[in-house]
Amino acid sequence: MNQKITDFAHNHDPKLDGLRMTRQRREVYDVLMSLRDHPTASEVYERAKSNMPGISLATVYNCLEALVEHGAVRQVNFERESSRYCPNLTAHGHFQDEQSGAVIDVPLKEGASLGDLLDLPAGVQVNNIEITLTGKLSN
Amino acid sequence: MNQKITDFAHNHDPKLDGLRMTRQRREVYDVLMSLRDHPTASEVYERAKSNMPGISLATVYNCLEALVEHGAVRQVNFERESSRYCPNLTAHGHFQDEQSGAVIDVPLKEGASLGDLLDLPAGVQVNNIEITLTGKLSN
DNA sequence: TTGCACATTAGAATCATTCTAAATTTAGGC
DNA sequence: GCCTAAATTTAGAATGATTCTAATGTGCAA
Repeated sequence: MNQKITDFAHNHDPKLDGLRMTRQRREVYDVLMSLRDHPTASEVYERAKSNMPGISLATVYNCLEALVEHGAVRQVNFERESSRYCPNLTAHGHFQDEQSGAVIDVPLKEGASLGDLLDLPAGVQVNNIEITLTGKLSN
Repeated sequence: MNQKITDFAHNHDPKLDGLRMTRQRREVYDVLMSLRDHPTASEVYERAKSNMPGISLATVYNCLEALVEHGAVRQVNFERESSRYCPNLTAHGHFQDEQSGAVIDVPLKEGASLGDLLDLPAGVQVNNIEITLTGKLSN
């Protein structure tokens, strides 16, 4: 039951190059790419099951970890809530509405950089940055 | 076994005004103020026990929650690790060294503001901001 | 095509945190 | 200073997201 070449070509994404591909990893990635609403692992699991009923929650966790590790996807954490996953790889932060729990991307202003804002000690090598805001959306 | 007035006067901190005071809350607050190294709840618990052997872990969690809620202390989260607690109320981010796990404050540059950096939708009311960085300290 | 290193799976285990319900304590009013 | 209502503390159980385990299955380089 291998994927057809045409399917592979259709789904090919350079962000996945070098990552060992499995049906499950592709499915999880497709879920994230198609509805970009920062789902939790359980939500990804629910959506993935509709296309691939046999997939397990443990596998969804494994796939998400592999995708994050590979840099194809980002992990977003609010307080101690379930981690959420985001396929937007551009520099941006996240805002969560306290009422609904909904999460939206917050882009950085054109030309802005965190280096202009933070007073980092010399010699620090930064590998990851998270900017998370919470508050109210409407007013 | 009430606190003496002199003790209260000595420990008085305007950041605690309006918060119902208990021996346990004062002890937890003192722990955070004296060693400002971003301890977890369990680490606070261990330190608090040396002055107050009977204090329980649940109480430490309760006290930390009350102090955060009151705005006397901040909660800092890295990925899905245990929450850490920080008595520095000035605008700043946090950097965690991937090797040691140590956390340091990262001040904002003089005059800088997140509003200059983020492209927030109109009408958003921001109640909390977290800026967390991970990487390597030495080089 | 084959081999094997790596993935998937179900279910158990982990562990930070929260909950529960009873005992205690705080702080305000007298 | 004493009393009381309301809030807090406490030990231990419960929760829930995530990780682990060990057996089975699969991608892919040669």
